[in-house]
Amino acid sequence: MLRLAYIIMNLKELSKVLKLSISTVSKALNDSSEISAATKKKVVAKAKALNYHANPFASNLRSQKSKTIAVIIPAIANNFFSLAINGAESYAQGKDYHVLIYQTHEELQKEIAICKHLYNGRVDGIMVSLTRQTNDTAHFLDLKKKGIPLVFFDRVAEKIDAPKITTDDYESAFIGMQHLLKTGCKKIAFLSISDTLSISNKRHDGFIDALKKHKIKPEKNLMLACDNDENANKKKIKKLLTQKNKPDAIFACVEELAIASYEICEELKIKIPQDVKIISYSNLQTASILNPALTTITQPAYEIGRKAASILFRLINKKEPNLSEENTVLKSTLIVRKSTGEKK
Amino acid sequence: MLRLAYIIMNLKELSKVLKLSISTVSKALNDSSEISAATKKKVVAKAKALNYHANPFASNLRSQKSKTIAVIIPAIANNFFSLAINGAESYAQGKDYHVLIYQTHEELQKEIAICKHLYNGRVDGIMVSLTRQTNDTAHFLDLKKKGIPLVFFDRVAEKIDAPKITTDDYESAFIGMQHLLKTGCKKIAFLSISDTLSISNKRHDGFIDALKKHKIKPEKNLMLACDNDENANKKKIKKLLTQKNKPDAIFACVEELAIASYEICEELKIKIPQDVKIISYSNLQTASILNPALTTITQPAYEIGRKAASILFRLINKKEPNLSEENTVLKSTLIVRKSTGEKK
DNA sequence: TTTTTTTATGAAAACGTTTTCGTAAAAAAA
DNA sequence: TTTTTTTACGAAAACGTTTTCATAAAAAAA
Repeated sequence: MLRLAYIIMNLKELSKVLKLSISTVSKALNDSSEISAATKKKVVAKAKALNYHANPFASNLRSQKSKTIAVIIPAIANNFFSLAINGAESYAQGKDYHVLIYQTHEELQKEIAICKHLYNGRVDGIMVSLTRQTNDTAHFLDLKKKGIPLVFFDRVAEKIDAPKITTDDYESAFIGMQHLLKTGCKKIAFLSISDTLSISNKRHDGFIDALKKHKIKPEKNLMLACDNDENANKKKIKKLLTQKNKPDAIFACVEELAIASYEICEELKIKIPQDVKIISYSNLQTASILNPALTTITQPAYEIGRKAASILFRLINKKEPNLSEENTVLKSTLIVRKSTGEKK
Repeated sequence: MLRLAYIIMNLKELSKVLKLSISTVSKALNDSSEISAATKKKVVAKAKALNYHANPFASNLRSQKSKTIAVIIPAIANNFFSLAINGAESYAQGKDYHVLIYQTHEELQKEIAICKHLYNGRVDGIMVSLTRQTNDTAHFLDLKKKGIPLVFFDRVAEKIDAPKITTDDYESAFIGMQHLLKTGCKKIAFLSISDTLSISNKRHDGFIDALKKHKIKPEKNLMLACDNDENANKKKIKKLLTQKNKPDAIFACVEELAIASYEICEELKIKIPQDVKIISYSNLQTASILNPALTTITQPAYEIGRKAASILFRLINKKEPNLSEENTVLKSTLIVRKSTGEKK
């Protein structure tokens, strides 16, 4: 084995320099009450001077904790999720914890692989937002059995007994629809991300119930189930906008589908909002400067992340078993912009 | 200490069940040539059946490697960086490595803290893109001294002897400027992110040289140094657009400043491109559907991330010391859209 | 004063792996 | 046949911490 040239610095070396035992030095660095103030001061100073940093694997192994939580999300290139991460991070930092980010890229298989990777104590707790493909959640049950604290946010696994942080999907969809219906829309298309996710279903229910309230019958060929294939989605939207039974408005479950719709409208020279109005769930930073500005239902992403982290920490520290039923529902807000403006 | 109810499963238990020694089981699971094919098969099957997963801390501690790389970036809520991460991830996955994402939020202090956190072997290598505040890079020298492979991308530390992956900042800025100048702009404002980062300086040089080529003198009150305070930046832009010496075009070093400019123009009823043209470095997904569509200089973000990872792995595996001089420069592309359209 | 308690330290075990080294048994070479 | 090599496994050390436990010295109580 190659012995490297740079100076190795560990507890053993440090204690040698300090002429103290390893255990004393360790305790001093961990601010144990067993150690005198004078010794602590001396040890901490020397550790800093010699640039000592504890080996995380050794200490995690011995102490059986990692001071780390994982956040599993579909993608970071999405304002909702990156804001949620920032919320979680802000909370975790206060607890002196680190956050590991895992992307599933909306693939169930990746989600399963990540769960396996986290199976053996790599993190002290996990926050999850499901893949749009996730129809089976057995892989999370394994983690639960193992005793790893688990919290779901936004895209939650309804069958798993764990705290869930969501937004008022049904109500916000209903409110968004009422806004559209008030401006006179009769043929509203629904672009969904998944047919298994609860958020998709709840938004769908809000959509349907708003239609019913206005005595409008939902039409099958205005309902679009989208998936991971961006090009296929665009083709579907194109077909939707060119079919006989054209919609006069689009209700998009996620901003990705609103963006695709904008692009198709541009291509087909369909005018928003004159020809078709668009509303979308979205945390897009550029919503207000789009052509035209996009009417959004915006979720409190940062707060969701922060809240999820705070509940996760209660699980980690207290092992409150009955916390499982703790379901938090935060409110989304409708921001009306030009994409649903008056028909002229 | 609380002994938990769920079944503990480690090498010891597994070897007991298999009636083999711990070392044999370990070797079998690691596909060692010392173990017979029959035994390997038996061991692997049992491990799967009993849901055994090696404790990562124990194995990292013993083997002195983590099979993990870190990516330090200013923010994930930025298409350039999230694409770069995806590029790095795609390469790392092929090598059976994991990627840890660390955000500095553009704060030097956070960058320093993250370096300390990574100081003791937590990862096998690090990819970095600097904070806009980073004017001193001593914290990276510590990591280098420690022997941890280091690669910079996009926002590089020029003083540190390590591989750097960048884009043709000078040339692309020059080309972008030529485009603006060709459309007749005379008073072009430069919105910079930092006065220390090399990318900012190079883009600035390209900007200046293009002006000079067209015999235009750079004007001080058209140069805007922006920082982390979004509101302050907006105020500066507002002032710029209302001062006597108004610009007829804006050259933004990062998309965040282009977005701010759009918002201010909207507020002040300044028309793009009629009153002021805008061009920006950007990987914005919505660039083409903005009002008006934004002319961008777009960097090959995914490729940058992938390339950086590939060079990092060469450092990790081969310990090629002379790789330090390896500087890769990829090309950005100018995408002309309406925000720099003809003056009417 | 003596006894008890407290304080501050060190020795050694433990965390769960990987890896080195030793060694029977089997196979190959002599 | 005997000797050498190879194969397949096990015992034990090692990775760098934290934590338990034992124990001298100091302080407090008797």
